[in-house]
Amino acid sequence: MKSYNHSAIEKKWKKKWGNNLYKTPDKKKGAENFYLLTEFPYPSGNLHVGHWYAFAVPDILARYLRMNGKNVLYPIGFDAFGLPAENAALKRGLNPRKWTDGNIAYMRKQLRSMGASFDWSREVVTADPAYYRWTQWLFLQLFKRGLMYRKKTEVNWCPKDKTVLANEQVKDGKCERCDTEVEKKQMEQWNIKITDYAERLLKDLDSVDFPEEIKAAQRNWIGKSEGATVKFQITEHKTQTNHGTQNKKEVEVFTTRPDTLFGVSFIALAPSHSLAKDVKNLRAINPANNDEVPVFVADYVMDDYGTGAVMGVPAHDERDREFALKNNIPIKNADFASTEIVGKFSTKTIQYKLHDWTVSRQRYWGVPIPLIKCEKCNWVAVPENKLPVKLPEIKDYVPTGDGKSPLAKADKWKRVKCSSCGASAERETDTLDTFVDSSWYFLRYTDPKNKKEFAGRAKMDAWLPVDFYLGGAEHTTMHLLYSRFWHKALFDLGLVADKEPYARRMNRGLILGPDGHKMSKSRGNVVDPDEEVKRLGADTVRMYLAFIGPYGETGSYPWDKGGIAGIRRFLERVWRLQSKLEMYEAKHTVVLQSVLHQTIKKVGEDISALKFNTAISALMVLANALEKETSISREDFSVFVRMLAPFAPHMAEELWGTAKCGNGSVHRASWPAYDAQKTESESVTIVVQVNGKVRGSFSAARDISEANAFSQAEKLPAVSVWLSDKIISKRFFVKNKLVSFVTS
RNA sequence: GCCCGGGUGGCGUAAUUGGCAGCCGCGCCUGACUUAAGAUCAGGUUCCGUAAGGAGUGUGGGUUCGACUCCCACCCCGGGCACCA
Repeated sequence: MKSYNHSAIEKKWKKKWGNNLYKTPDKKKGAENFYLLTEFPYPSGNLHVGHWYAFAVPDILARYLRMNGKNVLYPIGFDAFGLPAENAALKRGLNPRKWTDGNIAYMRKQLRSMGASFDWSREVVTADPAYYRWTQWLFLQLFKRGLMYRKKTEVNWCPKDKTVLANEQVKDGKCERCDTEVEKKQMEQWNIKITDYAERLLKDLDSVDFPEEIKAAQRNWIGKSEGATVKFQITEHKTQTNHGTQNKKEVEVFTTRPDTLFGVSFIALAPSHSLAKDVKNLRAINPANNDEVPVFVADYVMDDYGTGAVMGVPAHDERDREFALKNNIPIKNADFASTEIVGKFSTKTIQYKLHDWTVSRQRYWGVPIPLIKCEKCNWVAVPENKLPVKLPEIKDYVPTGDGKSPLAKADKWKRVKCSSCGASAERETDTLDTFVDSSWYFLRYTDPKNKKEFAGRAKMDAWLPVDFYLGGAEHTTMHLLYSRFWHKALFDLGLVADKEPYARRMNRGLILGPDGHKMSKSRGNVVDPDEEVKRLGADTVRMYLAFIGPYGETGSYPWDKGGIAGIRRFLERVWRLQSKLEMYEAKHTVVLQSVLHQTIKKVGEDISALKFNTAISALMVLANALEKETSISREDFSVFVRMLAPFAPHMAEELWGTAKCGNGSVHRASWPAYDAQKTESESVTIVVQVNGKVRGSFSAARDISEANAFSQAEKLPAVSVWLSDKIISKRFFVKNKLVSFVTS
């Protein structure tokens, strides 16, 4: 037996498998379709350990499901447009497309080294005109539906990236990409009416299988609150004269507690409220009791929530009280208003914290927005037969910071005839937020080559909704929310069959550097997966990452050099099991058979639940048991190799061949079945407790009777000591597990 | 402040969902092999104690024959949201 040579084995099988082993048909006779999706990577340059965690580990599930007769789609692509790639290209003085294409080519090669079962024939690249043609087409469907609007609003402006950002892309007042302090600016931008879908985005969370942390975060982000608006008439006092003009102005406030209306002692306006500049002279009249109260401008009132004005009830609201105390406003302790009064003076309403999605970006490297500005016709759509509006090659694509995309300087490209009246007009020169690109990529995977539609309906129906979606927790209120919205909009347009794109979702954890900190070049704690693959093999790297902790829990796991060495040792021990293979059918102890069947059961259940760590632990237990045998039957070995296959696909394939386990690839073999009876060993250990403390145990035949168990337990020396001179007042029996005595 | 997670050996973790806490792996200790080191193999490894025994799953209480698991109060860590009226 040769020693385990990972590089030779992995090279050999990669070559033999080629690109065809995982080509996924849309239909496979007798096999149910299963769509396993992981968020596609950004072509940043090269693969890091996080990519391995994201793609190589779920591949275990993909392979397991295939061995269980499922027709599994496990696609891959690149989210190729966007700021980081553009910034990196600028830094190097390269064209963003050249830079991105180069990265993609290199990352493809690296991704192949994982031995992941991607169907490469379905690869999707969002910066490819054949893809973004349909991003533009879908954008236009939403535009025509009235879901896009252009409006001058206060927007988040990143001065470093020189572009507008959506609310979701600002974290702690800083740009999510570059960590620069975000400024507020008044700018005219394209927005998508995601707020029209707030209620459905909220309600439909009940119909999907997402972990509570994701549902809670999305609910929180949408921020529904039920309340009422109340209108206060405004009187303006001209202080010099007595006969002040009474302007018919009013101010509307939003409150969740209209029943505290009698406690109102002031009105507070947001600084940008239209009446804010007149405040000095304003009084407001409480409609419920005609009380005249002062009007103030207060920082704590938000201009973009509710009506931008609140009724101050210092007796019931902490911030109102604080403000009242500071400004010497009286605190009214009034009775609560009756339902009748509340109904009479207020209007029920619902408010959301969710903002519309600003999608214009003043950057070059994105999908051109397919709209034309005509003096006469205003904004018109580029005709569908003129799509795609290709991103032109320009020399100077450095962001200008003047609120316009570098495309604004592409005069020739910009000038166009109005598609409605034929007059000279100009193209929109902003590009789309990349979250638009990624809002539908998983639809394209079902029909990536389609030239007539964004995806054929029959193909989408064959795969959607996505059965299982895995990704990073950072996308909970970004991509995951956007794409749920986008899908609902497409559903309303009759373009897709489901209201929700993803049936089940889990967020994975984070791999940290060996020092327990996030990997970063400046800390010098970056683990290069390429080096680890070279040193220990892709099978070891995959399996180590699967073993590091429970997948699908958002914990963070430090990379451990000793830990990965342990997995390598395990694979070497597995390799050596070959030497125990018997040419004839070996005899097996009953114990080994029960361990074998228990393992089949446990590994299958654990993989389904994404508990790869405990599945591997079970495989190790079985390997330890097999090592103790003097010989291993071909049949048992074949069971082991098949269970190893999803985790260590190269080694399993090699062993499958050398041990002549079966014909063809182990990855086309079926998952071993277990015998439920054999998972139960014939003898059990019965634990004996006296007054709640464990005092002994004995081995007994499975299903020992209650009476037998009691009498055997009492006879145990270690137990009888504790029972002597005592009267047993109670006794408990748990079948095959335990006997418990209570003495009085 | 609000909303989610989570707190178990030196470390990553596990526990059939109320029934022997610590599976598996790392690390460490002892032994075998070796001139030696490494690799490999065998055994050990929660803490205190020579032992018998005792203590032990963030803290304090409770329910129970029995609690990592259920209930109440609190502390700490991670994440999300945040003058949201």
